[in-house]
Amino acid sequence: MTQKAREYYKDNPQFYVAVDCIIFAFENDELQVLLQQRNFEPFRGEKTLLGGFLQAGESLEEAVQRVLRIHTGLTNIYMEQVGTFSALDRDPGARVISTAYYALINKNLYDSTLLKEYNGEWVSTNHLPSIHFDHTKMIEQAREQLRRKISFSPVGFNLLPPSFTLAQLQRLYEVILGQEIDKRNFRKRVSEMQFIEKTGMIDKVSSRRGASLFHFNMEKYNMTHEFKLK
Amino acid sequence: MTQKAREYYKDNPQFYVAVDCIIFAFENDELQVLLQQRNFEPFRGEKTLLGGFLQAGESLEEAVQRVLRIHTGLTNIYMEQVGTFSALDRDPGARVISTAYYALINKNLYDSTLLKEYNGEWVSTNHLPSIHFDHTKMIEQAREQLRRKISFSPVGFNLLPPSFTLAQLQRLYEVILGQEIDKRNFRKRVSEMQFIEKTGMIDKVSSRRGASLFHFNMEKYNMTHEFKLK
DNA sequence: AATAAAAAGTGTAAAAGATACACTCATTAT
DNA sequence: ATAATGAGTGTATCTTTTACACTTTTTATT
Repeated sequence: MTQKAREYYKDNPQFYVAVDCIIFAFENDELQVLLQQRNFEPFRGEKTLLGGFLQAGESLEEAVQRVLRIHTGLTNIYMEQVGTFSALDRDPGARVISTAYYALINKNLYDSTLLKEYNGEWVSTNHLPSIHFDHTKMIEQAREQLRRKISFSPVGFNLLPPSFTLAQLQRLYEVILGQEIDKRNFRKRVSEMQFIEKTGMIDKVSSRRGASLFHFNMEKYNMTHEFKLK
Repeated sequence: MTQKAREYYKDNPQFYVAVDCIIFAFENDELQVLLQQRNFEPFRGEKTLLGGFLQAGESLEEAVQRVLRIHTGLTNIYMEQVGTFSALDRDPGARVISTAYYALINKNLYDSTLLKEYNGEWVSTNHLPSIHFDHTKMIEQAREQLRRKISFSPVGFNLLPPSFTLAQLQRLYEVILGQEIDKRNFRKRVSEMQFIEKTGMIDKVSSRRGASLFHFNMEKYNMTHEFKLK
């Protein structure tokens, strides 16, 4: 590289770059998000999203997957970039540019023993506690992005167990969209999508009669890519 | 701050942070984007988006407005964040994290004398030339984001002069959505939105008969926030 | 054994929204 | 006077969305 080219970069400042993860899960008819009550400095005692600093050899997506692995034990988690936040005073400790990603996990599969280690807690997105930094804004933006996405893309299945009842699926949609859905209309729309398949198994836990368990067939979905549900 | 808190930041690497601007304009029935053919190192001769490095005292949005002002002479330009790109090798000269923003300008109002200074050129988004870095991906993502947005939010008016004919507005939508629109249906939808107002002026340039000029009344729009056009 | 309780499962009609479609009008150039 | 150009306008059909109520299956209770 020429001297000029080196200066092109060198004349500019560098910044800490972080990722913050809005980890969503669905339980008790609530969309929940994983927070941590920090038991370390700085900002000990404050509630924040789970996050971490970008390291030299990794992309933002790799940093997110690292943070997710550490805190949930899971790999290959579905995630989506929400946005990058750069207000001068967003982190009072130092100038940090942070990119938020939301992630969708199935709470049954993740390693809940990790919770204690980092002082994590699940909270409902319906009544968020007071949260540090600009993390409340990140959560709201992520929730809105998920709401817009879920009607046209089969991302919601990441929040459910591999097999689920139609009642569970409907409740998930009702909670994320924030409105009641007519049962017959909902099921009509589901039945038009052949990639939402009856497994033949019956769930006897949630009802006396028993409800058919379904699962999302990703391969079949990939053939059509036609999804619409609300 | 405690020693611990200082280490919290100091143990982490820092990065160059940049912004890249997808500056869109509408002319000759094309959605165009402003590129520069670099006449400086590094990557002299390559085509890139207009961008710049984040400076210490500014947010990403301020950096974008700075870049936009320098290259178009305009301030207060409509813009929206597209996403942040962080692949390890995206800039072969150094590790740079870059956030892309698209901006919408009216080509009649901007300072075109600046073009020569930085070797800028407008290209149609329909047949993009070969562009350096990951900038092609940024442009495609921005174009898609604009396409999704324009039907439900009155952002397209930023690409038109303050007053415009309905034919102009329709062509804008046809080009961005990538499909022909029925004239009567389009006008029916426009006439339902009272904030798209007839100015009383007649444009005699584009037709013999003359066409009514309309303008977008932002104040009226803010009262309803109901927009739908496709 | 009969009954009550709980959630699963199922079809049709009306309303709303989206789409298809063709001619007249006003002006200017020839 | 006439031809050419783009502006302007309404209705009928199709598609999609919404509203709506009862029967079925099983278990717990008496």
